[in-house]
Amino acid sequence: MGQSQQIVNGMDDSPRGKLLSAAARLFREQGFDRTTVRDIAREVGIQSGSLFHHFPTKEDILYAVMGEVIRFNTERLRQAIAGTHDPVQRLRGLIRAELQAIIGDTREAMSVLVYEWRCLTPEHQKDTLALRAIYEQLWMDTLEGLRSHGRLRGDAFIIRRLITGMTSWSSNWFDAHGNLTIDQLADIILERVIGERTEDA
Amino acid sequence: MGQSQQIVNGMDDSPRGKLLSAAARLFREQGFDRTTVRDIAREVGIQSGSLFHHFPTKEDILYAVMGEVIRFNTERLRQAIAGTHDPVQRLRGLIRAELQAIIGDTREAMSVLVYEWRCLTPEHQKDTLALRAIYEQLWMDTLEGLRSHGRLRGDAFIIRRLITGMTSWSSNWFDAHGNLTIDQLADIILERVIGERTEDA
Amino acid sequence: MGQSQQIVNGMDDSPRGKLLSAAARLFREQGFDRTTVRDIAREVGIQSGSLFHHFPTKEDILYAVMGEVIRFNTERLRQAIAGTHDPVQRLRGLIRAELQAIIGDTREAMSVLVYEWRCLTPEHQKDTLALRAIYEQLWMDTLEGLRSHGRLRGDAFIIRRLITGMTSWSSNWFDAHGNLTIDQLADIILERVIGERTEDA
Amino acid sequence: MGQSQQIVNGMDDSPRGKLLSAAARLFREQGFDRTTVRDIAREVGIQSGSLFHHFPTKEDILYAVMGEVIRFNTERLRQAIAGTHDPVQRLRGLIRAELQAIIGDTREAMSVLVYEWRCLTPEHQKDTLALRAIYEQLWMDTLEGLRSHGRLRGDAFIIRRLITGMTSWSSNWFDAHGNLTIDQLADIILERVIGERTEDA
DNA sequence: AATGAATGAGCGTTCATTCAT
DNA sequence: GATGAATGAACGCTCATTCAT
Repeated sequence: MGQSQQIVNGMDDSPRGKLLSAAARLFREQGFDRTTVRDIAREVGIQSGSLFHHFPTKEDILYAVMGEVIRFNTERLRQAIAGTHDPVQRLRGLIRAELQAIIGDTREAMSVLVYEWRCLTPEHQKDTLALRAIYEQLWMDTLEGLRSHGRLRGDAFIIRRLITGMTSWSSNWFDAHGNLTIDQLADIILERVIGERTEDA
Repeated sequence: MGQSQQIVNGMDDSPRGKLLSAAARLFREQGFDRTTVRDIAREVGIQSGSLFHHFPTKEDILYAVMGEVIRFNTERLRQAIAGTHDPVQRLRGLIRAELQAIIGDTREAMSVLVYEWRCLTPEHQKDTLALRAIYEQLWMDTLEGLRSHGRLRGDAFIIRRLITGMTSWSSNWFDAHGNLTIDQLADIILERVIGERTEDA
Repeated sequence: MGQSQQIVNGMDDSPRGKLLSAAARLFREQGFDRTTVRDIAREVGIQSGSLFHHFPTKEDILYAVMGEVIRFNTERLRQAIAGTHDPVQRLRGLIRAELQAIIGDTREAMSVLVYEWRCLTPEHQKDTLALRAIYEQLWMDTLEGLRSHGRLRGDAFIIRRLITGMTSWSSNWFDAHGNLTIDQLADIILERVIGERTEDA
Repeated sequence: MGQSQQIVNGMDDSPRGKLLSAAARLFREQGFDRTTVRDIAREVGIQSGSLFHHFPTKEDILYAVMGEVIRFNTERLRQAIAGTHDPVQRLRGLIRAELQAIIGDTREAMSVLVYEWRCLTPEHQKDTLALRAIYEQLWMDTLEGLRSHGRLRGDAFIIRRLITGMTSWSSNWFDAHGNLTIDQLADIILERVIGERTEDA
């Protein structure tokens, strides 16, 4: 209840989906290494040995969580800019979408993506990095679009890193029950990027 | 060479200091949970059992690393604003100092502070939080000073969180051997905070 | 090709027969303990759970393999001495038959019989021992016949054990594609038993 | 008591030695796969985790057992032929020594050597094979010496295999408390090899 | 202070077996 | 008969911690 329902495609009501949701939450709360397969199994209501009918290793659960959440949020990014041509509005859409991912519906898994990265095998890191590259390319295309309209000062690469820092850190302080809304925070961040109040436009 | 010498007071050439330096590096490279006491002992050149003459538990080593680095960087923050009264220059000093902490000399331990937080016992989290509060108060005082000079738009608390995000994330991408210097990055961030190019003033 | 077709009665083309053949081969290649029911099921093309419609436990598969191969080779022994009255020729027949069992068509299962003996339950060991007793009696009768013709020196029991050693160990070195034939080896062993070159007679 | 004291050099009263003796016995009684590290630990009177201060893996215990027993029995073979020049007496010495190894003081470990071979890693199989080659060379040299004195009919390689079969199988039937002594059995086997009663010499 | 063997709880994983479909 | 998800006990192994020396 207080626990928002995960809406990632691969994390549905199927046994596998419930398993991934539970794992994502536990990985975020306790960390990957401190979460035992027995913890996950208990959460899902099965025996620990049964986990291995769904995933060959514990690390594969982590890998699946990360893959699902990146794919889902890449799609969210696409929809955020679909049908919008104004570069500022596209950027605003991306920021909102990323905040939604980090402090909204997929926050557990997104946190895991940042904090448990090194728990992936090198092989899986490489695969997951390839997925992230697609996600990041959407950002870079949008920022370059912004620049070609003269609305971006500075290096797009650095700007993207600063945005990543601002959005990803928000998971550590944003209070979903506080006064600040995600949209308001998005506008505050947008202002830091393009250097003016967007509501004046 | 590539390995910067740690300069934190409590992490000096004494057995305890070398132990903390080694632990900080290993915790950052492998994570706290994946670093064994044997790893640390080997690095320092003693047997694993001997570690426990210096620290009662492995977690206490983590606690000590975090405490040392916070105390050291709090002092660095103090020196960064000492003797400067211009609020923008004070802010610039803080940003520079924090970047220095995160991607400069104390980067190993700072990374540990962020990524291994939940490996602390609740008790130690509370104690460490108290140290961070002192550190954060220096930031809040400076930001409020900035506001009273009319140089800050928006909520100081939120601004500080955005700065924290930008600086802390830089450990994931800043290249000490690249073209961008710490001072340049500090100015770029400063610009995002006060909304104008500072060097043009 | 290199894999000789098992010809044991109970190991025919029926599902049960194919299962026993596959199990015999796997037990010999990997050992009983290292062969999983999934290995066997995969070989036969069914799911592991379906094995248990044919055999109540994995150990029962081993028991069945052993029973089948002993019964088959006991019959082979009988045929080897059927219609022959010369005691030396009878002995030669037994040796040839046992070598055929050990390094010829039933070699997989015979190897299992030796190497996986202790994987049988005590109960099944007893039952299987009773089958072996019949097999061994054919040997003892023949050896006593040899003695009554004055062609055997020494204790028949010991002689039989020495023959068993020579024949059973041959599975570890005999090369079906080498120069030595089974019949030649049989004569060499025969010579060790009756103390003279049989072909010179 | 009924359990003969192992006398292999590396299996002495040290913790490591007692561990190897216990492991050899359990491996022989139950097989390597069915012997748990907890079984071994219990036998030695330590906790299961403590095993791993002595050997990195369970398989390394097996490897050590095999290495120790081969080295010990190779030395025994050497002493059996030392100072003897008569080829028949040398052969008799080897047979006695091998029987002593198989059914006497090192019988547990020798049995393991035969029955648990495939439980070794391929790497360790190779290493152990190299040790066995030294052992076997002593046999081949002696058999060739016998041939050069005109006392050996047949292929030395095959003869050695037949001897190996006779001696190794004896572990399955020889009764240390029965009427037959090891020396008597050695002479019976010797007779099978050189084709005449040795006591007539 | 330092050693290093020992502890023992706990880990990820395996696998023969069961059973609802 | 066949399926395949689930079971649950047991496995080899790890590692922070202890303690006699």
